[in-house]
Amino acid sequence: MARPKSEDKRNAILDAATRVFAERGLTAAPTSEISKQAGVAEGTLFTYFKTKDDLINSLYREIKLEVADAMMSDFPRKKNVRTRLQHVWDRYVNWGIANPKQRKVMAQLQVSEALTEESRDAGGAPFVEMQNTIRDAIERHILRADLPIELILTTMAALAQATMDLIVRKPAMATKYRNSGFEIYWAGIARK
Amino acid sequence: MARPKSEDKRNAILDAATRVFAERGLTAAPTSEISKQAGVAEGTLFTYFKTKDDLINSLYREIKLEVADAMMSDFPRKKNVRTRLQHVWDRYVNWGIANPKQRKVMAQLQVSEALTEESRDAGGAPFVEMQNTIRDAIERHILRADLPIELILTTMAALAQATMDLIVRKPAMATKYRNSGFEIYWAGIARK
DNA sequence: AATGGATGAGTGAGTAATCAGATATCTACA
DNA sequence: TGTAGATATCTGATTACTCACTCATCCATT
Repeated sequence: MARPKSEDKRNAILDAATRVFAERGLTAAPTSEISKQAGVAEGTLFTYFKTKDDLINSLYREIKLEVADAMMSDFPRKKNVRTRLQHVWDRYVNWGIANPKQRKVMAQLQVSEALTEESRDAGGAPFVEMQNTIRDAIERHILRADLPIELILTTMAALAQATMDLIVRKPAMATKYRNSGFEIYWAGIARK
Repeated sequence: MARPKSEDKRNAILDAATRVFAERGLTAAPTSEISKQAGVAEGTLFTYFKTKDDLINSLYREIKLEVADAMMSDFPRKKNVRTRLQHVWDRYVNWGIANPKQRKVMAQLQVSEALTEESRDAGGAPFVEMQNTIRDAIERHILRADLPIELILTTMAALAQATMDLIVRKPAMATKYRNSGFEIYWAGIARK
């Protein structure tokens, strides 16, 4: 390799893509605008990402890793189930509020035709530890046993998104909404 | 008016748009393909909808009305709150499963840049009766009073979508998922 | 010296929207 | 009932434009 690709350029492109995608939408965002905002030539974008679809899939994985990192760092493995789930919940909601552009782009990515099945799978991988927490809690009869585990997992994501949408509209209510949202979730899945 | 526009043509265009948008995505779908599938000339599409964005907004309102109709018809006004909410829940989930293309298009529309604020507002209008049900239930202490009403509303939509996603992946579990989903919802919002 | 990244004008495929001519429907009047 | 005129819709080839991606050339690193 005569001249190594630079991690900086790659990140600059992904950052710019996040901004431009959030502003203009996935398909309305020209790659020329992304390379311009990244401070590289149009052609350079394509040495780092073969196609626009490749860029989209890479960005998806990148953001998923970011979210997983925010959610799972300092995970209180020793504490009880409710505390562990609330830890993840709070981190997730806080991340979404602190990173509105990333969150907006993720919403578009989730329904995008460009996203491959492999990327979807890869995106779920970092969350296995949480899945195990829940599986374990069901077996130990802390959570209701009559609910399908997939439903418990997707419910959390769906509820957290709804919570973030509300916080965006009324930022003053952030703490109230975040706590109430988790309250609904926990009451919904915990054994009486 | 010398020659009236035909309701049939308008509907044919909206139907074709639903199909093509669901298959190819909002922006990747050419208006030429939509008019072709609708059985009209390319120019005709633009006498019924000024621009592609106008078509997108009109389709959004159309589908929202369809959903509201499916959810609110036979609404059991006399029955208790839980029964009324479950009625709406079941109708909503059933509609989504029976109309996968419409649902897919709705998911794309919700995050689309083309959607105007007016359309978003108009889309919410048909659901006032349900909002009143919930407001009333909180006042009568049937639902938890510590939860913001907006959260109770958006939670239902979010949870129902998550439930439909699961049913699409495992159709055999449809009834189980639908009932469990509502169980989580109700346990989350009802007073103990 | 050899390798391969960086550059940006250039290419061609594809698109939303237009428009001039053709045609259908409505109204008025005999 | 029949017909003329007015008006609007219908049609699809054409227009004007955008965009993802390429490539010849230059240049940094090993």
